[in-house]
Amino acid sequence: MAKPTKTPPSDAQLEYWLGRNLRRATNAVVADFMEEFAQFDLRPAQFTVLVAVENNPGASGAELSEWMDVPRTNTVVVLRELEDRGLIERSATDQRTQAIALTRKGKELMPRLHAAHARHRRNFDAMMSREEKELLIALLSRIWRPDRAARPAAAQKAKRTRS
Amino acid sequence: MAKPTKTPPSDAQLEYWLGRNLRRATNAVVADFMEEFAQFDLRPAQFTVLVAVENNPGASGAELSEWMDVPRTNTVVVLRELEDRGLIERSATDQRTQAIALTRKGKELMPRLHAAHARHRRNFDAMMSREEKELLIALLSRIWRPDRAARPAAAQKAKRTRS
DNA sequence: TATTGTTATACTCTATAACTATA
DNA sequence: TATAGTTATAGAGTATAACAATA
Repeated sequence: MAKPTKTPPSDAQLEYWLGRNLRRATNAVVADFMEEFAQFDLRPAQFTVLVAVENNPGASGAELSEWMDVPRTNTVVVLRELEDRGLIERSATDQRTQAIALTRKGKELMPRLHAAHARHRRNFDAMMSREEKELLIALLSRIWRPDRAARPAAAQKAKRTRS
Repeated sequence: MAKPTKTPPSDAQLEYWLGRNLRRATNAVVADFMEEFAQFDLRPAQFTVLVAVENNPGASGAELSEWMDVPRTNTVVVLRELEDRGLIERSATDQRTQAIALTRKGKELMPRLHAAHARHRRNFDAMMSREEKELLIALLSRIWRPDRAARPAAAQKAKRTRS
């Protein structure tokens, strides 16, 4: 059983820590997003909500939250920000539920946002092939959504319920 | 040039957003770390500093920060936390530089921490093969350290200087 | 002049408890 | 009773400016 000669990664080699690489890659992607969206002064979370509203016009805040798979409580803040900026509007469905939709201003802005998002994506296309990027996302999915794991994941604990 | 029939991912499909997958995978890994290290009441950043001190006994705060590739200012806080808990100690090199080392208590704790870290790592071994994990980390490296990109990265902007 | 250590501040996202009002 | 919306708070890391003291 001749082991490969290269030494296995040890705890002393931070460059092989999964969490560290994930954190830094996340920050790099967020930073790039910020650059591309600087002219619009939009954070990733805000853009996500705009896309959710665009794809679910008339939906309630709770429905949007479910669509994004995000706690309601965090959606509230972003919705108010976007409403204050005149990008979305809420109309009463009944006395407690709101129907949320893009305003005219919001609708007019979306194409430019999608273009910025496309640029943002392209900035990472140069770093890896399309196949590599697909595999990357598939592997990331396995991590945070263990149902996606290829093998039976022993690590699947009782934390699958998010609602 | 017959294109593949599957439709390309659109902005409306959040599950293909790189940043979103990165963020969620990061949080999943951090959550798992927290579980394994709950008995020690240690955050990832604290464990990282302990490993840095273990591998650079007598180093200064600035040297540790450079070794970890982290701003000095964030190291300060963690160092004080670890010192308050009696895991590290500082002795004066000169009137402004400190020599940092593990205390006896810290040294005795490290094996248990490495064991917890090993368990933490193993929790993700079940989700992907060793080769897949190596590729994952390689791809993540390309993202946050564009020097690592396989192709000439047009996205390499002037943000490589961290110090 | 440059470096060490420090404080304070601000920023990203995520998550939970607790509350009001309404279906 | 369950749901919609809300507020407040806490937590993970990252990053910058500004300052005092010292090499």
